[in-house]
Amino acid sequence: MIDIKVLREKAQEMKENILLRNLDLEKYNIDLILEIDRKRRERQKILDELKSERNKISQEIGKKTGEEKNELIKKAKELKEEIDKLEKEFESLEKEMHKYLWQLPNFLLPETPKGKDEKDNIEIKKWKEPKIFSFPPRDHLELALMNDLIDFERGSKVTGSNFYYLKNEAVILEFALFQFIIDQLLPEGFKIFITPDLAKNEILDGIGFQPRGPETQIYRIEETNLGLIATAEITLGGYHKNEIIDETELPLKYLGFSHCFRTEAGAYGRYSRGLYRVHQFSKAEIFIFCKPEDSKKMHEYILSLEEKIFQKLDIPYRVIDICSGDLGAPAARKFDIEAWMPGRGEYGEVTSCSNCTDYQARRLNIRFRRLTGEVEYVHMLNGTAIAISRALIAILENFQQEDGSIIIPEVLHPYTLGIKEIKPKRKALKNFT
RNA sequence: GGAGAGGUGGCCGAGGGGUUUAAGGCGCUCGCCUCGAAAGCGAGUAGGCUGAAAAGCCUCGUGGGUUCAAAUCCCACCCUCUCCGCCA
Repeated sequence: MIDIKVLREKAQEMKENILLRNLDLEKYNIDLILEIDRKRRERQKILDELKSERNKISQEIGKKTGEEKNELIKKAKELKEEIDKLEKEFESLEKEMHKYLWQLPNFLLPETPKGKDEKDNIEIKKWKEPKIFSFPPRDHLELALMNDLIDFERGSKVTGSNFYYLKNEAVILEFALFQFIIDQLLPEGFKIFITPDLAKNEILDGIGFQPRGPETQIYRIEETNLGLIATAEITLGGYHKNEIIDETELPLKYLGFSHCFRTEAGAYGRYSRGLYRVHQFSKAEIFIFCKPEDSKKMHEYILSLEEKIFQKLDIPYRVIDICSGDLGAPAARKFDIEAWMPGRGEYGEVTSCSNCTDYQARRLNIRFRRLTGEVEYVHMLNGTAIAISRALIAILENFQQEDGSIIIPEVLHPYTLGIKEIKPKRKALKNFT
């Protein structure tokens, strides 16, 4: 959420911000917000004076008796009516202002590249060239079928389309990847969590997800105020809701494991094939709460951890600096890592890390107390440590052999119970695609 | 799921319509005392909104209600504890 005090100062900047994000300025009612705010403050001044008078009279009443007392009660009753009327007006103004403020996107960081949509995202780094195969590489879906690793048909039968069972070595790989991630991040000082897979609407909303509506990404639990989380960002971010953290405890570095559920409404298509876009997957998520002056540094730090993970897995990737028009509302800046996916013949997103500055902190009321005593909002950042589904695509496709077998990345060997290679259980499928 | 008890400041804990715009204690900070420390003594110790400031207003789990006045009374919900039931 944007602070009304900040908006008063930076209304023009917010308008430019909205345009840079390729959003419709008309929908955000900036001038209206300022007008409501003006009225609201005017009302509050009058209201506070009336209340002050009422409080004084009420206290007097307690001390007096008889005629004097009745006289005061009469006066107080009149005041009460006036206050009630003004208060209703004030509350509706405040509610309206809050509603509009809640909808505003975060301010961009100046470093965020300007651009209209994903075509304007900037590749800022490339690690290793895509591997050249001496045979036509298969995509992960075919490899998964040959090696009996994923069962989409039965996932569909039992739950619905785009649900799946992971089987056999794919299961070993999920646990191995998670164990690998713990080994990477525990020495970095991360605290590890397994979070709830559900969260209250107010938390979902606070992080910046829309729990309802036609375009919601969130599965809702009927007759409750709960939704299935789309990422542990939600539960890790909500962890400190309404808290004031001691400066000395910052930065708080968290690693959370959870299942992720996404409706992916209207997202079917060319790139949704197989594991790339599914309704449920497991993910390890990095989350950092830090001081405002540290958040840029922390953002780079998360990216460096993500890079290290893919370097150790030995998967070629590139780093994308997401442009203003392609950012979600909470993010002030965002980096994605895209891994090379030979089956698609192109890079595909495998991680994403965002600096949300104080946007989520305001919505969730998460602050910290400086040694000097001042209380301020924290900055909150999140990033993917590993998303199993996408990581599996990258591993299967990059480490495939001509016969359809898969070499397991060496760095995972300590966690795969001696399995170093996955051998096909059935022959290559003719005319598979 | 059923029955009972309870949710008060960083923590413990009193208060059950007006002298509490929250007693007392612990913790923490500062000062006095001391060579130094402990003890003792004194002072200070939540957040938000409005305001240039002085100050005012709001917050006793959350949301409604009653009242001139609510931590205190009423209703709903949430959470915690104890006992019972069920259960991985």
